[in-house]
Amino acid sequence: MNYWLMKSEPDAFSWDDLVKQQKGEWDGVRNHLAQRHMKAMKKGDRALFYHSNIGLEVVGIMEIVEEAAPDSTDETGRWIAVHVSPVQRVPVPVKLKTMKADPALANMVMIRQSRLSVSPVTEAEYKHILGLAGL
DNA sequence: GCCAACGTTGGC
DNA sequence: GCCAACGTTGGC
Repeated sequence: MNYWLMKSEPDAFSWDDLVKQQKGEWDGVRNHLAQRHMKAMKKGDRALFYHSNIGLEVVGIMEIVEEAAPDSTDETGRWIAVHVSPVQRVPVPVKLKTMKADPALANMVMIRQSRLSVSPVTEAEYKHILGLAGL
């Protein structure tokens, strides 16, 4: 299994929105590297849901429930999206500030490349973050 | 194929 | 609101 981190501005699409829907298309990603990561996602992979802009914290765990397929919001046919479902909200949201200050997470892709909206997370990083989240 | 100008993302 | 870090576009 692989692990990922996916960012969304809660204004546009929040953890609560996903919980309401139970299953959502992770659409609107228009960056080639982020797209490549989504193409690599397999059913059953886990992804951290991160609130960018407002909150700046990891708020929940998702599961990839459908692998890459054409993004329904894209008319050019060039971009793909995956579908995700909520697994659970984390007991303690993990702040960006906390992750930045943690030596165990210094090499995280999302720390090193802050603008990337979909990034891989190693198993060690994933487990470490779950620890910080009270799991 | 290079690079300047511009647009966007996202943290501060 | 600002700015750094990218990504994209278009002239040459």
